[in-house]
Amino acid sequence: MDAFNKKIPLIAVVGPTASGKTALGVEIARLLNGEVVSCDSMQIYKGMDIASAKPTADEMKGIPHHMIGIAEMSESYSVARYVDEAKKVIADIHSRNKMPILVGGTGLYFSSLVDNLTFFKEEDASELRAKLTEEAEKIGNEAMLEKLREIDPEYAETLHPNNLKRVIRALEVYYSSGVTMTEQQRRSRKKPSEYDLTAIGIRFENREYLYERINKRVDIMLENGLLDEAKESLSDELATSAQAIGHKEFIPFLKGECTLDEAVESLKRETRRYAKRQMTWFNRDERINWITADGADLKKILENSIKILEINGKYGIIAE
RNA sequence: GCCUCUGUAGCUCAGUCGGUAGAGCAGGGGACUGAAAAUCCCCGUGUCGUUGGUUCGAUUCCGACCGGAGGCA
Repeated sequence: MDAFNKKIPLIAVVGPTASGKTALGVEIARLLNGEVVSCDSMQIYKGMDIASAKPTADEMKGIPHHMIGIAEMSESYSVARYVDEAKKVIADIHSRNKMPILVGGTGLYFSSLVDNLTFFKEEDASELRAKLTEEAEKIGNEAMLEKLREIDPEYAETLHPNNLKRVIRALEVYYSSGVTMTEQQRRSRKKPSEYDLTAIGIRFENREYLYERINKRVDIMLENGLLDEAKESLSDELATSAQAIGHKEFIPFLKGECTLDEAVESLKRETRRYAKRQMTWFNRDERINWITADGADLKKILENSIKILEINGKYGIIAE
């Protein structure tokens, strides 16, 4: 950011998994002298190459990519860290007179970065979290929510007792900082966005198109050695990365509890469900300019993207 | 060919002693502030195989037919 508090132009490409964000992001980067900043909670990890569909050197077409493969799978990663690191990367790209292009499907990371949410300094809460988890097992979900209700009734009201992760998180925040979740959320929204955003979303009116792409991509991942990658990662200590779709689905197969086909089917199903959740997240974001990709090829989608960028009028398109 | 069982939601199956039906899975919708590819919430109308009969009323009882499974020849 420069001294006059001007906003940094930022283009974002979002949408569900397997919708073609990577290819579109690279093409836009080529047109605008840009660099890609990944917004994906799993591409963050080293050793999660196939499962997270990291772009290959070929697919990058010489465009620099950031925020990919920067953490160990044994590390725990978080939104706060992502926002912190991605901001620096974007500022750096901008300072070199290049266009930052945010590409990815992790809704929480996207919104937190673009809306400039601020997270207070927090020490490692894992001990407290373990304690609260243990307590929940003893007294039950409803009782945990009741504890939260006494501290922060407003936030407790928004949670279902079964959503224990959130209940525990809210208690964690209060016990470690003395600030309620409601208050923390209010404070976090104080700062305006640092970016002048143009967001492009890829969507499918007929979901079958997307589901076909997902199924096909999983098959290709398998051909590329997904199972070996899964075996390797599963033998390690995992933290956040253990949640990734693409490795854990092979556990029943590796234990001999199901066939490979069944494991692959469940992987495809989980990916479809994930895509649905992503769509729900992005759908409510009114800043996103949607492009329908149902039968369209990359060229057509790129043309539509250019139109959106031109309407916004702030970008000098570089002719090929 | 004969006998028995069976045909109900996309799939696997309950059920209705005759008053048009419900679970699991799949699927759909939604939420989301330091685990987010995570976590959580909500959503069940379908010619009850077809066609006749009995009945005020049939998915339910009876017959025939058409699928499927098994048994005897």
